[in-house]
Amino acid sequence: MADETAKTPRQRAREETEARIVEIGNRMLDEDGVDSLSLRAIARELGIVSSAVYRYVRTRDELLTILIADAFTSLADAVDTALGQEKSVEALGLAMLAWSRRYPQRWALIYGTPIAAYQAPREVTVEPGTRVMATLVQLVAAAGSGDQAGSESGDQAGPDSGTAPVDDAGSRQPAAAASPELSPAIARLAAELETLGLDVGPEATIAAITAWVSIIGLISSLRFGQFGPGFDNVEDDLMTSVVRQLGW
Amino acid sequence: MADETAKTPRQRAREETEARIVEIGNRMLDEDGVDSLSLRAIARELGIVSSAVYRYVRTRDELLTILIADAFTSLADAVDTALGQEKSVEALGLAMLAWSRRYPQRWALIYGTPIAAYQAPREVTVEPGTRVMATLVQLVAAAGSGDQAGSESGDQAGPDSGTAPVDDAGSRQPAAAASPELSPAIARLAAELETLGLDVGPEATIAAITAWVSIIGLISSLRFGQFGPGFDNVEDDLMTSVVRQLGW
DNA sequence: ACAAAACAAGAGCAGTGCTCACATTCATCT
DNA sequence: AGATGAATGTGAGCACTGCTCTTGTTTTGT
Repeated sequence: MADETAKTPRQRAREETEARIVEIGNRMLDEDGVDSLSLRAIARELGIVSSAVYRYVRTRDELLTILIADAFTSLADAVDTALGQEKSVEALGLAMLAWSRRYPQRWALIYGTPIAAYQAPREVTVEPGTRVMATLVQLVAAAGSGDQAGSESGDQAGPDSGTAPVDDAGSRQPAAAASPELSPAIARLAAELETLGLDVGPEATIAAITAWVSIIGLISSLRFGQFGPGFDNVEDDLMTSVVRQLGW
Repeated sequence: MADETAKTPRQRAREETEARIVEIGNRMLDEDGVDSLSLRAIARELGIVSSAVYRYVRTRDELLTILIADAFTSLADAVDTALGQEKSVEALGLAMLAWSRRYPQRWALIYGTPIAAYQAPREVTVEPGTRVMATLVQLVAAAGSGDQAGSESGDQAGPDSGTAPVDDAGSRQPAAAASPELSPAIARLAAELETLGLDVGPEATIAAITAWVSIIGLISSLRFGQFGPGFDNVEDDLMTSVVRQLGW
């Protein structure tokens, strides 16, 4: 047991095969959707008998989990990159929309109907699946700390707080939303967000949720053809209009 | 050929069987989701051999089309009923949310990921699938005609305009959304809406779309577990908060 | 060199949608 | 009343899926 960076050929082969499985899986997903993701077809493409693929992947669901986490990470990275240029809700929405256009099937995988009889293991899926939502909350909270939300503007200390705090305060004039009696449920949500390292008040929480569901709803409507045909060239305009309608 | 309201026993049997197929199909859909909708299982439950069911349903996709139209109609009816009490965007959102809670799998069927390799025939699906969206547009246009949108307040003559025009104008203060240069795409959308019998301006169009995608996005997020567990008792509060945040 | 672990092969089970050749039952027309 | 043809039901079969189990082969570590 001297120097043990030396991988045995078998280990190298295994890693290669595992990588190819994910790669082929992603390709099949992109081509025909999650339903056509077939372990048998993957085995066939690997030049291997169907049962042999179970040496590398416990079950189809396990592969699904990998692809889901992969997609979440890809989306979050794309958003992070876009926000490197311009930090705004609009930029975030447009980045998500662009990603959904490039990977429509992956969008469906992570934000569409959950796979029947499949439960994503939260410990694998939650972290990547929360990144962009957390980014949105930060954006909203930062903008709101200037003129509406009551929380102090202290910098949050998330695990990997790569996104710096936003600084274009002002220009935000929300409708009279959280005025009367702020439901205790919303307050609970805000508290829950603090647990995640985000420090925002109830007003910013509801504003962030509204922005989030609008963006998600618009993209899903477009991707899933809810508006019918003929919207291909209007997608970005729609996103921009909706985000501005929300006051951002 | 004298009096021919007399249905032959065979015709009656056929109609009964067809009805049972739809009924069983809906039940299977409600229980385990669309993936578990199996013609073989239906045949089994009918006490019939698997191939015989194709005498009543051309293909599985045809049954799917029926169930989709059925779901759209059910939802639209539920919304119409609710709006009979109180005509507001909030009431519409809450009605949709309640329906989605009662029929989560049907919600996924009509607003979730489209079925792979299935194309809903628009001529069957568009009319029921557009009803509640049209209702929303009417609500928004009616409210907006008082103080924001520029279109005249004339009553629209829809095919079956059951929903009377809303009359609680005022109280609407949208953010500075459509201010600068209204994208020509939005204008095109507004024009398209006129084709459908709705007479609204571009400002109301974008307001309606925003409300629509927010409602859809919120419900889908809740139904698809996007927010994680623990939101069961907060759903209505969330809907109310979001709708108010939008200024309605 | 040898035992143990890893990998691969092939047969098999239960399930799916759908087709086709064949048998039966019912409705209709002469 | 009886023949004709359409509607309905049967059973076998094809191609596909995920997954398991037994058997054989190859590589690894001692």
